[in-house]
Amino acid sequence: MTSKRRKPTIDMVARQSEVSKTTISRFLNGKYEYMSEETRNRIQRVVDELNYRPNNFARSLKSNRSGLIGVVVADIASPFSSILVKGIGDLCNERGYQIITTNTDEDPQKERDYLESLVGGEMVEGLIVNTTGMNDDLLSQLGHQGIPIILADRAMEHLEFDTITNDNYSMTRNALKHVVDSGFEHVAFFTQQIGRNSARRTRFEAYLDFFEFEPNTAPFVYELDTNDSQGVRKAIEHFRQRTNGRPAAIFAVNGVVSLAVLRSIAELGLHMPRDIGLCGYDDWEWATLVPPGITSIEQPSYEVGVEAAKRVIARIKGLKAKPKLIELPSTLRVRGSTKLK
Amino acid sequence: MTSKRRKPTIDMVARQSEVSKTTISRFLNGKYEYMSEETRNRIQRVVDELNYRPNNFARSLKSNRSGLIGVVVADIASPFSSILVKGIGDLCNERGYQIITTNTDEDPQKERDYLESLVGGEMVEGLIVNTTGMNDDLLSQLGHQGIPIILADRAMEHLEFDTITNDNYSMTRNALKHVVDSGFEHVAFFTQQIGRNSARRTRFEAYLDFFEFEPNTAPFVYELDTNDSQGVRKAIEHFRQRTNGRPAAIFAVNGVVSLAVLRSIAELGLHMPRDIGLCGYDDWEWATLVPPGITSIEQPSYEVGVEAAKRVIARIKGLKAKPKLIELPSTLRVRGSTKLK
DNA sequence: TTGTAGGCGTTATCAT
DNA sequence: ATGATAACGCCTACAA
Repeated sequence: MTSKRRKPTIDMVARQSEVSKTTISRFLNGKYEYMSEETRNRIQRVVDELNYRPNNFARSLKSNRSGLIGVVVADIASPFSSILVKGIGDLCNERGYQIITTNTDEDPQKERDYLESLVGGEMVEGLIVNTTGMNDDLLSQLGHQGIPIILADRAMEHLEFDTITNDNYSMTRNALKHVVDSGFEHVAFFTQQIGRNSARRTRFEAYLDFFEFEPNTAPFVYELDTNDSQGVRKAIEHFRQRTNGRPAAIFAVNGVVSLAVLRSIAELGLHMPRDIGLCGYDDWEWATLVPPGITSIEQPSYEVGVEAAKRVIARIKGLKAKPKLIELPSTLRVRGSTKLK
Repeated sequence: MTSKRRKPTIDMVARQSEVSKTTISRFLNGKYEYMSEETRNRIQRVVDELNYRPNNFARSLKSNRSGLIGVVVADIASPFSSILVKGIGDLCNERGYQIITTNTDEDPQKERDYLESLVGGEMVEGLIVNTTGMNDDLLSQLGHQGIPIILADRAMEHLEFDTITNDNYSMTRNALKHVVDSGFEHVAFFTQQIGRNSARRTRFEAYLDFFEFEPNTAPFVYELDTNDSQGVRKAIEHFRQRTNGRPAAIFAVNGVVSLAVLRSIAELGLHMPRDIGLCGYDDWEWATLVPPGITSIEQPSYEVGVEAAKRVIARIKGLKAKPKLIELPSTLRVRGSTKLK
């Protein structure tokens, strides 16, 4: 099996075709105007015969272009990220780039390691990062070294790179308005640790602003560990007690939280929307199947990926422009969980 | 911004440290026994100062090792694949490899293109493929060229490469046994086009064998287009008519089909398990939330990824062994949709 | 302990 | 229309 014949090189092709490697190189790069019809055919034949493919590393070494784009996501297993990656991949491939995907698991240290290893050795020509938010300095530094960087979904503290997100602020307000208009008198904000995650921060701000709460005196903010189901249940019960039978709804900051809340609601045997309303980020294919249907916000993750990829390629090709924030519109899907009647 | 200073090379480091590139190279590869404490420190200082990183392409060119593993999946956006990729990524990174992920969208042509472009230019050292099943020849050929290939989840017609899947055959039988034991008298097999997809084929075989049906006379096999919701509804109604009020259940070949069936069941206003039972592949985090809970089979996708990665790295490192089929155990999660009481 | 020189496979410059 | 040759940045005999 596995024939150990070394891969053919441009030299072998040259020898077999009885021309110099220069000519082969020209052939490979489509510069046919520099050779006779006959030579061209002969080379073609030899190339096919040997099944020759130019070595990318030699090419990259020479040209300083790898055709590789680095993608750093926080959690590839989440629907949001995997669709994001799909969008990135589709566009990149269309444009002749391949992507190297790395997964940080929301761990800033891993993020640092990947960033450094990706750009370190000239490996990638550009970077699309869904950052933990804890490495602004490093990103900044890499940016200064000249590598194009695009932020996907999550922004940095300062707008230093092109950033593709969705309309977190306005859509959160829209959703809250919808909930209030539906008759809910109290709305809690359920979130994972906010930290430096820009999406969560923005949504939280929108929540505070909408209800005109002061940052630290907002009554119904629950920052929880979604793996601690008991904690989630307690939070829900606490919220319900405090609202004292008045119509109350939960706004979930993202899909992970929504799911945890849903699970706890089921465990507590509560009825939506009568006992508790629910609305929040991340729409799923099954959102209609869980009674009474879950009102949720659908993010344009595929499009975010596509835009990010377009932008990074534009930068690679030399686009000079001030860093820009691009907000793609998301969609509110109203379903039973917020229909109070 | 973007300082255009060229990246430092080993030469510059050598000059600044006032030693030869050889010594620098030794330093970079940790061969400290060949230099004095002092030289070593001096070099370290210069490296830090220049923020020097060796160029991977030059290294790869020289060593013929890229540290890259190609991953070809059929649908990165599906939970199954994204978790698979996560498993692959985690293991590869632990072992110092990066992965290039490509997404075929179940398109054999794209699959061919990616395979060729990945191995073509020496780009990757090994390949993990979740194949459409339509490119056995090409895979075979690439294998003969000497590149390690591992198949993840889906096998080829002949066992030519290490293949990591799960126990499709036995688990399908288990699940069917469970359904029958629960009192369902008829079980239909709902599937997407089977084609050359080995997972689907195996599950189908298990179904036929279990009920001792002849391939073409099995009464309740529905091969459908899951995007055609009307088609799915019709299939369900057809099945129910034919079973004439006797307890009947659907076995769904994968998560996409399960979801389509669930949606149709809801649209038809059927009650599970009374009007129809459901059981099938792919367990989700939300399977308990859709009443009465969906009985399903949880595949070890993360582990499949990890095993595939281990294996491909072992092959890269020179492991010679007959191709092996590794079946990882999956788990049947029994819930309300098959509890006839 | 350190250095010299040649080569990995391509491409680009300058000849012919 | 075609070739010789020198890079690209790194590694590794072989020397010293």
